[in-house]
Amino acid sequence: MKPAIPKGTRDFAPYEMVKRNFIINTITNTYRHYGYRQIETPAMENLSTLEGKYGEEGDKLLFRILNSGLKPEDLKKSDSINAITEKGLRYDLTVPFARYVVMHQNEITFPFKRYQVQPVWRADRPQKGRYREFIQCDADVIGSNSLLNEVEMVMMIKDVFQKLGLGVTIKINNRKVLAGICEAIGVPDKMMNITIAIDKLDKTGWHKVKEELLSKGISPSAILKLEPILQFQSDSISALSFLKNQLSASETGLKGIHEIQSVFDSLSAVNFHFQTIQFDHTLARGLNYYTGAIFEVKVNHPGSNFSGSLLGGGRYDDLTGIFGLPHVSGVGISFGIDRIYDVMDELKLFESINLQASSTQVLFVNFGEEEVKYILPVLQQLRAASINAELYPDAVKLKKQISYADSNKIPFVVIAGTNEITNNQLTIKLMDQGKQETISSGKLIERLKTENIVKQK
RNA sequence: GUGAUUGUAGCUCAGUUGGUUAGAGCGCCAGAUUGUGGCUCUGGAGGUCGCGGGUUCGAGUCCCGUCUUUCACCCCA
Repeated sequence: MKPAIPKGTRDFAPYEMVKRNFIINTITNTYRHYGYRQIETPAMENLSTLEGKYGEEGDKLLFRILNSGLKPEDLKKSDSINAITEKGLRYDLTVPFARYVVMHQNEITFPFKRYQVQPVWRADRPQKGRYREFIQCDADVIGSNSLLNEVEMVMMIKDVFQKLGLGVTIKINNRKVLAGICEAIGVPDKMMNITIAIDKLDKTGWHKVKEELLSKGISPSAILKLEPILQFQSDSISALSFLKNQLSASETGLKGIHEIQSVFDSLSAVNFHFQTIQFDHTLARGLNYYTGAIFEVKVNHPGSNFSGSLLGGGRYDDLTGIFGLPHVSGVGISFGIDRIYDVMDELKLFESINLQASSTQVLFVNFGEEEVKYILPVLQQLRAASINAELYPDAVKLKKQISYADSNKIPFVVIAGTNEITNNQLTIKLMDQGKQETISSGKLIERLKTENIVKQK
């Protein structure tokens, strides 16, 4: 049998995990820094929890789990999929979080700030930057309507990408602005169709968007009114005042503008520099549950033309309502670390970051039973002193053992054979310099501490 | 779901209009060097040419089917 893994899934080698963990740790450290606390939820949820929350497309992309104990005849006689599947793999972390909040509402003190780092699964066709299994890093505040939460989201996004050294543009819009636009052009009931169409504006251009709108039954007169609104491109401040005029008749639209304005005002109060954030009234985002602010992050770094989003998020006013807890608003963001990894790797950004390739700092050579007896207590002393160390398990040729240290990037090798043992000494080999020196066995930790690698921890 | 695309050694790939024992680089193993990695040299192992069928005296090469890879659309992190 030829080993293989399912389409759209991947293995990760140790050298890749070092980089992935660097990204995850950067994000989770930031989350904790801002007061978020971690939870986890199961990989699988009841389908009733997941279905209908992500729009029509989302439902199609759900991985369904076949009920256990099915017999062939059950498959034949079942007239619908629902009769043979009742569980599915989670599609994102936000909906399971809403379910969690409702189930645990009596234990939670609101507002609840949680973060969650777990894989999600989508039965999509894999392609560049798109996987069937990928990790999301979410932070959400639920049970607070304050726009300060939106401000906090933006600041965390900025902090993370700054620490990663990756240039990005944070795009922000508000579903209320989109609703206002639909009101202003006289088709308030077609908001979903319109937002999905205009989301493609930067990709396909106005001509294609117009075609799609017509095919969705939007009247030519409405499209005529929409065109100047969408074509307006400017800096965030001018765009806000332009739309304020355009949407003067729409209470909802004005509210959306006001919300964005408020977020920008707060950001300027903390000297947030505005090159990285951009109000974009054509940003739509397909997920059904957003009602207020929506966020998206795109790469804006010389040398990268990656077009997918690295992060998505927004405010949802009634996601918990579906599960029986109405009137609880939340806002959150979700980093896609797999895409961030791809972009950073392509740009070779990891090379300038001091990543510890191997956690082992010292390898003890194994010459045989007698020598191991001499080594073992020293090995334990190093570990007790928080120095990561290992002993080669087999008494094979020295060449092989040194090569092991070399290919695993272990910086120090300690050699103790009969010569060293009779003099109560150790030979320490500094791999990067190719030098070695013999010291008395009690001085090993002291000697290692003069080297950077040990201090670096 | 739609349209393309890929598949040959562990990895990256070459393989002529169909022709005899299918190659290279890297990696791996061994030796040069019995207690010393990276560099060098020598040798070695490793292939149902994705799978099934067809055409042919003869198929890695041509045809059909199927699976797989990658990419675009849709949608999304």
